[in-house]
Amino acid sequence: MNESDEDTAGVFRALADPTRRQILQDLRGGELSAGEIVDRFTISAPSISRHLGLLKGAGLVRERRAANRIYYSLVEERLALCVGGFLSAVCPEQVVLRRKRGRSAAKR
Amino acid sequence: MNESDEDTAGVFRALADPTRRQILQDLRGGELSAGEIVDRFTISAPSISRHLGLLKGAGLVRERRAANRIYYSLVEERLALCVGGFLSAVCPEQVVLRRKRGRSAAKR
DNA sequence: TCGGATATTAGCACATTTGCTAAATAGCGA
DNA sequence: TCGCTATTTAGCAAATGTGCTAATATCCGA
Repeated sequence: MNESDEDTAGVFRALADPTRRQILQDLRGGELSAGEIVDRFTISAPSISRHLGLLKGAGLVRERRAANRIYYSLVEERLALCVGGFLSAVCPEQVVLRRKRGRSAAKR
Repeated sequence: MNESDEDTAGVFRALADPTRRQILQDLRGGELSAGEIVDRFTISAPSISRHLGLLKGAGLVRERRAANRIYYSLVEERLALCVGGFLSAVCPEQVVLRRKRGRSAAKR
């Protein structure tokens, strides 16, 4: 119903896969190259690459290219806003979204 | 990696579908019978029934049978703990999980 | 420019998901 | 018990998702 639905859909679809959730958790410690991520799993590099592409498509990670490598890092705000937003919509009593300072005045 | 992983997996898989997310949001206003839920969508009753079964399997809704009907309602805590827990694991800075009083002393 | 390393894209196989219709089950009231 | 309503179960077709191997970019150093 609300404008961010398609947005949200991509994020939740991305979160449906356990490998992708684990990648996000691994990225919590800071950016990792594609190869470093591959090393943390037993599945093939192309499969990981596809997962990363999906996460990027959902806006949950960004990439930085340096030399031969591509470094991936979390887009934390995106995750927090989409998932936290949904959570707040369904059980607002149970969660508090911590707003980013300086941006919260803008809307609503 | 942590014990609640399988648990979490079921919840995120359940949340991957937009119809199911909408059902959860609709249930926010209180319990609804299966038929009332069907009326809110354009897809068939059997399809809704399956979505409800999946949500129940994930522990996100409970059912109450009364007469001819089956009433579904949210299990808010389950949603908050699973999803909020993941969110806290990935971007702890951005979200606060509001703990249920009386149960929080147990672990740590 | 060649070689090796890093990653992604292509293409295929297999499993899962989702929707539908038809049929079965359950409860209630006459 | 019969019939009506509410809901789920069965079974099937089409779409999606996920993993693999082979092939294709890209970049850097010698």
